[in-house]
Amino acid sequence: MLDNKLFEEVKKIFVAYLEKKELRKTPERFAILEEIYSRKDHFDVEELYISMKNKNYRVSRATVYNTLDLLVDCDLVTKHQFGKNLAQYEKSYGFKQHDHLLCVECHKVLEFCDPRLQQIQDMVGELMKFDILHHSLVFYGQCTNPTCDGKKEPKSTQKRKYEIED
Amino acid sequence: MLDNKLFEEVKKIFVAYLEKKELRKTPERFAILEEIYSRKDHFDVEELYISMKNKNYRVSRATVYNTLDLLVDCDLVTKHQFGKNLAQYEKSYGFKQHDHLLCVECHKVLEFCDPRLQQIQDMVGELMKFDILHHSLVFYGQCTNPTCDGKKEPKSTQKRKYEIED
DNA sequence: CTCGGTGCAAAGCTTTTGCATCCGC
DNA sequence: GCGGATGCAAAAGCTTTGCACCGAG
Repeated sequence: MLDNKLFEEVKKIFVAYLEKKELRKTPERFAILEEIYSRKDHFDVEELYISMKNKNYRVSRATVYNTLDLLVDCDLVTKHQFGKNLAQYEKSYGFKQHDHLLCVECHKVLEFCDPRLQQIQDMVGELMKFDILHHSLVFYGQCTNPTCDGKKEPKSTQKRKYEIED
Repeated sequence: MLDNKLFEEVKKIFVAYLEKKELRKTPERFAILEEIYSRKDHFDVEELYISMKNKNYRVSRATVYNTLDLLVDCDLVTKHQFGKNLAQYEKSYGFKQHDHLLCVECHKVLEFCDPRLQQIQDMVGELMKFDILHHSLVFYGQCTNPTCDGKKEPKSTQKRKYEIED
């Protein structure tokens, strides 16, 4: 699950960041980083927290939030707000830059890449006199996948979907 | 402030929508629509609610939320989540389709338009077998505007910024 | 008259904060 | 040992929900 070679690289970057910012290298911070890089796809804070709890790792949500902020700041993790009031995160080192496609029916998240977006970004930045740091592009639609309907969720997705075992 | 000719058109669309869905044409719904179309730029639920309260219009937040959902559904209003946990809205009938540029320092919202995005959308939709219904593109950056620094907000923007007069 | 819509307040969910304790440096 | 970081719980902020009442059809 966890690519050790990649993770060592990522850890180095995080250490360098923490040192530059004069922040402490606590075990929690590295545990959270490791958990993130052993995951696939997108996740939210609660999923990450529950995963760690289920591995009997003692963490608090506060620390998860705090560490995610740091990881986003040093570009090891990307934060998304896919239209819902729930931040989603994604590991971002060593993976190709990409944008997202969201199925409004089954909430599947797909990824795609188009070099023209970079051109648009550069041009708009220049035209509008803006130093563009990053962007977010999401296409919302319906996938023609036949399994799509089966995954429909109720309109309100505001309920805890995960539970701590035991 | 309010373009009456445009508003009559918009009202017709809303009426048609309500009739098609067999929903009632309540005065609150039209009052909210009117308030939205007499505003410029982007707003959040609280701003809209406070505006109406200050005009001594008796509405509840619940109705504002409910009506906004309807207006988004019939494409008279667009909903955005600019990275924060706070939905922003914008009237969308009779205005050119556009995307957004956000200053991470002063939180100014600018708009731009690039026809190439539509091409990307069409191509990605076909490639990924997706019926794309709409999209959201936001460039985050720093405006080179000299007045920018003056508007800095504290990191936490989670506080009610508006008050009901009287 | 009916029942969908509204206002109000309470509840729900995500995220932030306060504070005592812990531990990296 | 000092002071930043953590865990826990409480608080804050946006949004949804329950319920009694109102009013559009």
